Amino acid sequence: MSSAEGQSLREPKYYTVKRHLLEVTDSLLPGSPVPTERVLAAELGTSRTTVRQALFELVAEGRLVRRQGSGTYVAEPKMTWPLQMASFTEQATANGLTASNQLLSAVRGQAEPDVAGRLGIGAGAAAFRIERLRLADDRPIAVEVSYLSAARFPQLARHLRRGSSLYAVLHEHYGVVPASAQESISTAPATPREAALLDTDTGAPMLVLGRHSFDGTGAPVEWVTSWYRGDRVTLIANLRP
Amino acid sequence: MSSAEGQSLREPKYYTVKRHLLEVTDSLLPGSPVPTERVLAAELGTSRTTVRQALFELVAEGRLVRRQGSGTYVAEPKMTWPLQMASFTEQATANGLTASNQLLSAVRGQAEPDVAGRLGIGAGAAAFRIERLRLADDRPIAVEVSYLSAARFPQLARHLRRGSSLYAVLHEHYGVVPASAQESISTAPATPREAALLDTDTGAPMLVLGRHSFDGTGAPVEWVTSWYRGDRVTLIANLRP
DNA sequence: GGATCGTAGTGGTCTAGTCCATTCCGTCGA
DNA sequence: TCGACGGAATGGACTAGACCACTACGATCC
Repeated sequence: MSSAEGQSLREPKYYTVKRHLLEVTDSLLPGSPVPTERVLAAELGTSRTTVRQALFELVAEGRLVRRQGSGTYVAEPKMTWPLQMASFTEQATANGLTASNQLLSAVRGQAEPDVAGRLGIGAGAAAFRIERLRLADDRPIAVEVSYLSAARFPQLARHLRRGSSLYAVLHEHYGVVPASAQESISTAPATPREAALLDTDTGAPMLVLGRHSFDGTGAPVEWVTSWYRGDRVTLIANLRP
Repeated sequence: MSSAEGQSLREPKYYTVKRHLLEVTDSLLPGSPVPTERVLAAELGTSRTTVRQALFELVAEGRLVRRQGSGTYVAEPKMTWPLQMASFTEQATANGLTASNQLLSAVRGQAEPDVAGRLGIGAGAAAFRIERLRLADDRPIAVEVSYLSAARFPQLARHLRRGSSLYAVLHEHYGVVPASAQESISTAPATPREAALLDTDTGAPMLVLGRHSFDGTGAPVEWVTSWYRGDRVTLIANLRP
């Protein structure tokens, strides 16, 4: 960007700090340390609060990582993650990653009204709530919460504990194969629980993927919400318009 | 909050403030004012900075909107927006919205290396950079930056100024119809320019959609980056796994 | 009646601190 | 040699205030 620049829009000071950091940063390798907050504040003649505001955005973009007690470092590049997750493990291995799932909980309970509506069951009817952690190379990528009708998939929780994947269980034990899905993508700040599971900060921007899938007859099969770290993941999809 | 509370995960104080605001908020109608920052700080026995941190997350989630000089208000619900945008106008009208485009700029210049790579042209070869603002009911929804090969689409900028849509121009004047696309979705904070165009704040979380589309022969047609307000938009897609 | 001007109150930005939790790493002791 | 301890440095959370830009709205003036 050689041409006109930086005068028309009056920008806040923290944004100047951010651009300065961007310049310093992109000649460094991932993992390299960045000057400390107190040093930056002194060097740039500003307060630590202002420096932190700039750092906060760079962390949200996935360019820096902060480690309390240690320092701030240049982050690894984002990884890409496919939208269609019918074959989560396949897709991951295709990218040279070792994918794994960790079952956090699988409980049977009364469905909240919105969940019941999506599953096509009565409000208060029984539904499974399955919470899983998705990992790639043992690093947590996403928290996934799935809801399925308990009446339609009896004993689901027991089958899951054997370690097989949810879709495999649906196919083998119930003969159900998802045929279509509607997905929705939005952003939200991480709650303390998600932040803890995904090893990030409360309030960090997340990519929230909702997946509403149906079988061949058009009946709803499951309703899933996946929370991805926005600073480490880019979702990708192949479309045929 | 009658039940167990505030002990297992030690949460920062601003998160307590946030949850308090969530309760107060969801019994209010969109557009209702929320107490001012100074009042909240006094009521909750905390500092304005801490209240602002809580408000900031609620704004990022799309639950509140802030208007400088006026106050903070309960936000309208998010709108949904389709991923496949081949027929942007159709999709919008289907949702009962009046869609429109505003051409911000259409310039011919040398392609940066990454853009050139995506367009399948030599680095430094000529490319059009087309910047548009997408609106629904005259409210800005997204900023879109498209790159197309200048050699392949001569006089493109002139055709566009006539007001027709990009895809219509490609079809009518060049006989090109996009046949497939790869999309990528990630998050990023708004730059001052995007914030100004979309009437939001610098640093607000955005949904960034990259679209790399190809014609029937597999040759790249365009490379588009769309910036959506994360607090007002949910992207949706229909998939057939 | 209608336009203009002030002013009070709002959110936006920034400062200069404090104290805390965590990490790192050198020193000391067994 | 190896472990435990402790201090120093880091980022995390928070405070109490300052000044600015902007908005709303009433009072004033034509």
